[in-house]
Amino acid sequence: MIYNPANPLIVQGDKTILLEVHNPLFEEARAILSPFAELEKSPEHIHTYRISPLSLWNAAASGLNAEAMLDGLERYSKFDIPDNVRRDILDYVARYGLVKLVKEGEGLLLTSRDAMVILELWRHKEVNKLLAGQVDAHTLELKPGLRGKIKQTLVKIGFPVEDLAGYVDGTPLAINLGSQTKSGLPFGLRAYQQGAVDAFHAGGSLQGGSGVLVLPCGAGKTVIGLGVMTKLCCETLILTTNITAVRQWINEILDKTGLDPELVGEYSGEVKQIRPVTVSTYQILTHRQSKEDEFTHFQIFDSKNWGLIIYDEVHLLPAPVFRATSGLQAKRRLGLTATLVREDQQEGEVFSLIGPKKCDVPWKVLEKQGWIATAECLEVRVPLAEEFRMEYAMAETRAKFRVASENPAKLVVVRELLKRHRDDQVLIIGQYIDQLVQIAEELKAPLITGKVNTQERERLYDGFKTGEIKVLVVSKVANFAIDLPDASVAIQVSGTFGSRQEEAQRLGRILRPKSGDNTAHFYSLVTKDSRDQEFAMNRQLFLTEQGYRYRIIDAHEL
DNA sequence: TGAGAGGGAA
DNA sequence: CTAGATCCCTCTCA
Repeated sequence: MIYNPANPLIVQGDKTILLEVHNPLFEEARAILSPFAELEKSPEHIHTYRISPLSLWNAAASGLNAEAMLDGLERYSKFDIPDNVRRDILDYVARYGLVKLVKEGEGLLLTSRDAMVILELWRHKEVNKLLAGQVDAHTLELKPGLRGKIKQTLVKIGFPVEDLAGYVDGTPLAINLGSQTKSGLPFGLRAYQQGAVDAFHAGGSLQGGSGVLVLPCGAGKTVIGLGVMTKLCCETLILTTNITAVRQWINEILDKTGLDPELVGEYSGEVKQIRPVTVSTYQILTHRQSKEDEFTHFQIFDSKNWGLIIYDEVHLLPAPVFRATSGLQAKRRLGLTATLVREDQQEGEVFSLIGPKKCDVPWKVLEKQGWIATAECLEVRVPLAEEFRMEYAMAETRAKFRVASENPAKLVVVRELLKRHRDDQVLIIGQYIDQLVQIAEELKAPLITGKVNTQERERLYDGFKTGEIKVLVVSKVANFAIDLPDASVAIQVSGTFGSRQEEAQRLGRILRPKSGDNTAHFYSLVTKDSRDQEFAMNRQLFLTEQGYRYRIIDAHEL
């Protein structure tokens, strides 16, 4: 039995992994662990990671092998790795690609080198329904039109199939990335952007062609999308979450490729153009007259011979679009996201229908290269004012969160922080309108909520950009508005229950590189010893996994 | 023809 | 898990 007390990891038989935060080897071990395990809990001293089938398959798909994972664990582990964990890692990783989907003539075949697996699939009730027959000991024939369905079903029962059935090329379209933008600025893909484009195509025409690229906020996901388009040179459909994003994609396309504006269209509630490159929203796709009706706009998928479909913010993809995508497995598909959400059915769906994760650029890597600012994260614990103690104690569990979130004592802390950052551009971000109205009034700062119209928003954004406005209070609009100007300081006064994505996005707001010491400040104000505090921990999980450390201090220490 | 309000949806 | 924001459609008014 091995015992290396200096090492930071303990691998447990239940597939959780404990990591000592204060160990000198913490950073190294974290970097080894995070590509194939996910952070489950992150209290101050010991972080808990978990290995799941999907986390292993995604890691395997992005090129990591089981030996490398086990080597990493052994190198940093205090004790031997339990046999069952070792076996599980080997077994699960080996399952990726154990079953392959290939094309033969017009038909699709499932093949495996392991005849037992083929037998198991043939006998499996749900899988069998999708099969036309058994060809030989290593091959099953699929019924037509079920390429998406079979992949979904197989992931659910633990066989993440490798899809080598190939793609249609779509109608060709000449797309080039110029060496400068329309406005004359020099332009080229950064090394990691080129790396992401290459990762998507890796393996050639069969293996490359579908999958998800995970990159931090501000890494230039649009540009990577353009890089993939340039390589494939075909008519492309781009799906995004909102109209602002639609317009931004169109602007970027026109700015950086040689495409004629006549060839680029918007398909939204306002404008219905279908052109060789079409940018649309998820929402118009999922729109229907009534619940019983068909989806009104699904014809967009068939209205052109698309060679590539890009799914922006793929973690937000709605269920009906999955269903449509299930039928589009012969099209190349690119998913883009900053935070691939884990451990719900949806991630399995993304995996099987869009494709496995092809690359994952850690936030800290971009920070080291200077593409994003260094962030100082501070969680400030604010005591609940005496007069609200009773209200909190009496409130139901659900209401408790709101009482704690809206703690008026947070305002005092905000004032203190503003004093510290009087020369900086500061965003104050919160979730409850009442609270934000109050803060904005007290600070005599402008407030942007969903009710504020576009013109007024633009006016305020402009004022903030020029520095006329130093402090801007924003509601959840900040989660969606990609045109929000960048700041160097963000103060979060309240946030959605445990939303890891939201926290990441809010931090992303202030990560554009800064002049000077290139440091941004993120403050999360949390009511001490309350539900607010519990949820804050949850919200921080993703960023902690990315290597961000929140310093925790009490309000009076400021 | 276009802007703006209101309702429904996920 | 609520509260909040968004988008799309339809209707009305000029």
